[in-house]
Amino acid sequence: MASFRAIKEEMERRIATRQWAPGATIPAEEELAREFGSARATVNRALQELARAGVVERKRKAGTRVALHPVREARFVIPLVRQEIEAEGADYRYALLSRRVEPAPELVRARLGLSGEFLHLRCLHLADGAPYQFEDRWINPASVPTALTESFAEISPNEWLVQNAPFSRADFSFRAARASASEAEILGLPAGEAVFVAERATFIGGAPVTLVRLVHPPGYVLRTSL
Amino acid sequence: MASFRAIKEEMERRIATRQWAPGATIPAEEELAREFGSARATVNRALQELARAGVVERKRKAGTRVALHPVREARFVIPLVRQEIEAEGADYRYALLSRRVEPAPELVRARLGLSGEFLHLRCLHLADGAPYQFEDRWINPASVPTALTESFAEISPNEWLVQNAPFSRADFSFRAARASASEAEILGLPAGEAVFVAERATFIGGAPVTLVRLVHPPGYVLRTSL
DNA sequence: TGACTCTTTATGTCTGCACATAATAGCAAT
DNA sequence: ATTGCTATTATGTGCAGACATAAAGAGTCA
Repeated sequence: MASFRAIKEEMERRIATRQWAPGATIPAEEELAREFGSARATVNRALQELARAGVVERKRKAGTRVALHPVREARFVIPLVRQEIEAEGADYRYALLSRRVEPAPELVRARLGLSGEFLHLRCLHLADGAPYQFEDRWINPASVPTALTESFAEISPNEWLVQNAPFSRADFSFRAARASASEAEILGLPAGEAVFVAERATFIGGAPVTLVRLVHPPGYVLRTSL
Repeated sequence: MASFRAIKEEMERRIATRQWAPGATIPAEEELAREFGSARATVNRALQELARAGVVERKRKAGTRVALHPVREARFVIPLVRQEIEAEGADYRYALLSRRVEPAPELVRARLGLSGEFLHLRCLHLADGAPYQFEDRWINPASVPTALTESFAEISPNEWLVQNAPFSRADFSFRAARASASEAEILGLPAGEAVFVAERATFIGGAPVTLVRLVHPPGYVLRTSL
């Protein structure tokens, strides 16, 4: 039992089988190191990973205990739409619908905590010719001045921003909604159809970078596993 | 510059400022260790964390390079419904709608990779008296035999399973859908309303534990940040 | 040319040791 | 009993050195 992976797995097994019950304190690192015949650093690494995954809770001096409510957290990746589509073996196409510099509506201002003029882009991502995602984006020119000189006719703001606008924080939200008249028309759906809406706001050091609303037609599924 | 955190931050800065451009290979661990005046292990830890976050890509022998497409990944927590509701300051209530042991429909069997009889529970979670989440759950009695002796009249399967049925793997999916007639009735919505549907399948060492479909009325938002 | 083996090298991981830090528990003073 | 200091202790992190492993690249042979 040398590898921290093996140790981690053994610990997971003990927790799963309730040999280490929820809420119970488990032996100290030193003791476990002795038991597994490894260095304390190795046990530490295994425990740190378990703690990061939310399986155990650790506090200095207090020791390590099995999480009472395994507030497991799942991760999901935020891929580029293009990659997402191409990964399914479909043909990707992009179309810019509109590009304007204009003051943002109240809702956008509130979300970004900023008023003034923004670059407003509306575009459509297609998979095998069918609408896959409608993108409605506001870019803060103060954070990304070079965006104003980009036409976005060929490259989607999604990809352009990834290459040109680093961010330090992002807020995500997901919801179900009924398609508005214009969204339904763009996506080729009957009005009022149930659409999956993802919203993402990014910031760089406190300053807003971009706010985007992504609308997917029915059939879209966001998946992840743990 | 001793701490791996400081080193990590400095590296993030260099990437954000394009001092280390996307796609470029960055200096080897040994060299960086010399530059930062630290041990290689410390640089290694910083780089490992960056790699896990998707900021850089590492391959043995090939070296470390700044990720071309920062496939950032976000995490979201999977709380107990009760905690979710109480965290909003609302009053939580639970109601069991039905409890039956019966063969699962084809769709469920396919998802769990198993046929036979399951414990089928349907219940409703309310926030301040209003429907918050409709839960439609199938439990595999082979993996959780004690579930058959539990009435679930008072405690929701959600909470009971957390305490009694460990799992090692989980698949999640999220989508928008139109409420079926029965779902609409249960949630007190007009038929065809857009609902947010979360589905979760859990397994313990390859054997299916439970499959649950959670339906939320409009207004529900799944949030996370990074 | 192409398939194979060998060497080289960067990352991956472990060890043993040391010191830092946070948090508890006990003691002391009020 | 309450407050505040202090010693103790488990975890957090650092270092130097070692070996493991994967993969690229060179060299070899058919």
